[in-house]
Amino acid sequence: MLQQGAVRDRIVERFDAMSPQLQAAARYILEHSQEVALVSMRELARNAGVQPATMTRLAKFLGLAGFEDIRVHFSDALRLRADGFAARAIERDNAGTEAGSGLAHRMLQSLSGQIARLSEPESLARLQAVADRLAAARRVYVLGLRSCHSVAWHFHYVMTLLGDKSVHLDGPAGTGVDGLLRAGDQDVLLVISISPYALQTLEIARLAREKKIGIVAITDSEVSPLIGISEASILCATESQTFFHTLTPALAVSEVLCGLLANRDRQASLDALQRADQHLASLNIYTNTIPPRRI
Amino acid sequence: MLQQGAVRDRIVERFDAMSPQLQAAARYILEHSQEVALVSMRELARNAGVQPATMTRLAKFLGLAGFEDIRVHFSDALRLRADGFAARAIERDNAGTEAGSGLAHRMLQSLSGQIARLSEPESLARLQAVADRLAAARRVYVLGLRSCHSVAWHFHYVMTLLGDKSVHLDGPAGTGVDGLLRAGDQDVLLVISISPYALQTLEIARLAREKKIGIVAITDSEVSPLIGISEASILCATESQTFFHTLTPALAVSEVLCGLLANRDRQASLDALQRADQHLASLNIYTNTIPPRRI
DNA sequence: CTCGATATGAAACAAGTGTTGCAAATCCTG
DNA sequence: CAGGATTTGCAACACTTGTTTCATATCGAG
Repeated sequence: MLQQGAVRDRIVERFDAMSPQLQAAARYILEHSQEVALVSMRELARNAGVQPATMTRLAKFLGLAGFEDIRVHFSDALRLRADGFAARAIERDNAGTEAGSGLAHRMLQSLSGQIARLSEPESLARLQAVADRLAAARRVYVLGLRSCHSVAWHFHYVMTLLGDKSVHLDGPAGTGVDGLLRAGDQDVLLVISISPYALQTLEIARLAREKKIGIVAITDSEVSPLIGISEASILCATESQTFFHTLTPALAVSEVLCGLLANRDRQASLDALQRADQHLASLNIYTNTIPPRRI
Repeated sequence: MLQQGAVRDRIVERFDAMSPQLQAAARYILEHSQEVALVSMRELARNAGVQPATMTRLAKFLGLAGFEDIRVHFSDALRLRADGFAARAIERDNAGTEAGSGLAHRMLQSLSGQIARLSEPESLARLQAVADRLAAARRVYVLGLRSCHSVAWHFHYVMTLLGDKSVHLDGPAGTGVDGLLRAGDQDVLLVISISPYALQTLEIARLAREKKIGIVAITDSEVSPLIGISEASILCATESQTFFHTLTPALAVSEVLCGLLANRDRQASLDALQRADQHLASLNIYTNTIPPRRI
């Protein structure tokens, strides 16, 4: 196994000074690290052929308060490996410091981890599937209300620079939905919604489904109400150490989708962007010191 | 997380038929699978905001004898995952080296790194400075046009849930700027702009400065035109492997600011959120539970 | 050997575990 | 809006947990 941190090292280091029973316990722990976190101490002792008390004695011998300290250590290591990332461990490190001042650090570390986890194979496959569906569509309608407006709008904004496929279902005086009037089965609706799910979003999505419009979703859970009605979907984390949910991973997903779509026909994308640049330049939208952008 | 086997599927499958409390428990388990094996049921229930009995009831609802059955299942899954960790790490590295289809992977890794880099001490200090300035303000005006609209709006949206300090300088027919009419030197303008910088944003910011309104900025560079006119600022990366700039780090910054502000008076924030919840509930904005499918 | 110290096993302990039964609250439905 | 069925919170339950205590066993030095 990989390094499990300080406790493991300490066991190895002090192994020679242990009594036979302590060594038996220590050896079992070293060779079955995961079990430490997954079964009770008594069962661990039984499997190691050792008295329960020996496990406690081992902990004290290592300078710890009790066996619980050992378990915490191995739990964290296991969580870390299962996550494939260090977000939680960092969180714990800072837990000792002031609750307030470390918040920013904890939030950023956690966000970084949540986005990194999106690059696991399954997520990538789902991203690709959604991108494929969007690429095949004649027109893409984008729906995201309340907190998800930011993501919906950003996706729509970028897509607008790339062409005229995108229609944003939002607008003053609640007229946004009218966009679906002329939508049909060659079109796709991209729905973005996280818990708590806005009722209106679901209603519009169901309406779209009845009209045979394809539906893809960015949402937060396998049990999101959107899962049942979409052909493809991407799940992203929304948990945060604050009182509200985070939309940063969802925005990242949105940007990746834009990237995948633009990447399908790089030349066409470049041309479209150049035309957009000219348009905006002639309207004097931006400060003239425009740094050229290309890849 | 990835496939955890039968129990997980069964939870998803029967989710719609569950009572609200069961759903809450189920949702927490789905989103924190590892914890099931690593902490006691009572603690799990506490973290899920649910009665201990609800966990037992969930198990029975799924046709299992008791919660212990659930735990066994997730323990096994976790053991398996931890074992396969090394293999997955290799797989992940390989995925990164692929050129074409690896775009999504590269983008996500890069975003993750850009956000992690925001947690360096200097960035944290700047975040804190901006948060302090915002907290001291009587009113916070939020300005972000074009691509930055998403970030501006999201910040404003969250702040609206926390109180009425925030005013979004945007609106139909270009009337958004009118909000600055009554702004004064006790107020602060939060400007968000990245290259290329929208001319209108700079004009409004300069106007605000003439009116002695405090200015803080989220922008992308030390040489951004916003740096010269703001009292405090936060820099975030915008580089991306696509044709466009990324706003994900900027959104992360915005969320951290919201978190820091809400954290200053946690009780007041909680009260405000609760009031917002009640308001939205009475308007029936959200699905309170997943409605059982009619017909 | 014998003595002192250390190591081990077994039993007792409080604390916390998962579960259950019951009453209050909530929700439908007629 | 009453009545019946669900759903929910609460408290008690028997049981297991990790720890501690103490008596016994083991060892090494004289």
